[in-house]
Amino acid sequence: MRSRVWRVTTTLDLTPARDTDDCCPGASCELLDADESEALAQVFKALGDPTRVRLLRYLARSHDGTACACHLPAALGISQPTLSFHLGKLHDAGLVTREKRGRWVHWTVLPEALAGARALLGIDAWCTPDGCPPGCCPAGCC
Amino acid sequence: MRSRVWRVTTTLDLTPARDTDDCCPGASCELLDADESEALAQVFKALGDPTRVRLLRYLARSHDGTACACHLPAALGISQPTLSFHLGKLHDAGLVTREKRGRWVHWTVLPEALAGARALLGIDAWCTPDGCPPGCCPAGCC
DNA sequence: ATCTCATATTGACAATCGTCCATGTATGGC
DNA sequence: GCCATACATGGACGATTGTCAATATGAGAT
Repeated sequence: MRSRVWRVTTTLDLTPARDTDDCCPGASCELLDADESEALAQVFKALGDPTRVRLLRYLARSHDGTACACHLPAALGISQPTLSFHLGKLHDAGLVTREKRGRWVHWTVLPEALAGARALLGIDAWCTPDGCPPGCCPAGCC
Repeated sequence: MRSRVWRVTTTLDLTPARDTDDCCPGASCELLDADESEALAQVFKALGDPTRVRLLRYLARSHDGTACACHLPAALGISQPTLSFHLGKLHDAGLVTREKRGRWVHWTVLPEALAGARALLGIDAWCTPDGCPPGCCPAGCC
């Protein structure tokens, strides 16, 4: 998770699933590229823990998106190494930056790192039971 | 992850971290409630795997947000039990519904289950190094 | 130089995850 | 009825995760 290979996609391979089966004659929906889905999953994995959700939201509400972590172990009810572990995870995922100021470390959100996640969750482009955007995949199957 | 206890928050407890320390005199940023952050983390955890990212996006691009899974093991290069495992995870997180039609199961996205995640990631309300929305927390610390 | 304090790292451990094979279950077709 | 098929479940197993205690690192303060 450092490489960013956006925009690459592959189509669902529908070469004869079973020779005599006419299931899904029209379906040809795109499947997200493996690299891109891996990168997105890394971001979501970083958010997949309640402590880290709280940390990110805390930073996202702190002035300039920056705060020190000094009071957080007590506030969150976790040990200092555990806090360090979680901030490290956010950092590894590219969601925050570290900056040492004197004796303390200040953490800052990097909102642009969430662009991919936000795009995936962007409901405007979704097909839903209530309707589909133009150009969506045909209902082809079974 | 079935209980939805939104909107509850708690404030950072700044009762004397250390008696004689005047660190963070003005800081009083909100920390997301434990229940709500747990619920959000469950959703993100469900998305924290490349296969599940691909599955959700596949459904989100299929007509009416619905598709059968019949061709997916081959297309994704995974076994049928593994696919079942991942779809089960998405289902447990409330992101998709199962509907048995004849011999096949059809899966449908539930976009409203992502409302919380979308709200957290909604950059408009974020403090960033480039600026803060009105009413953000004071820079108080260290 | 030494001490203090904020943070990172290491090591240990239980718990969960992702994967598959083998088997169970239910549905439709004959 | 019986068989084939789509999917779920149970068991196994290695890999990863989240946690803490103990320790290391590194920067101000004295």
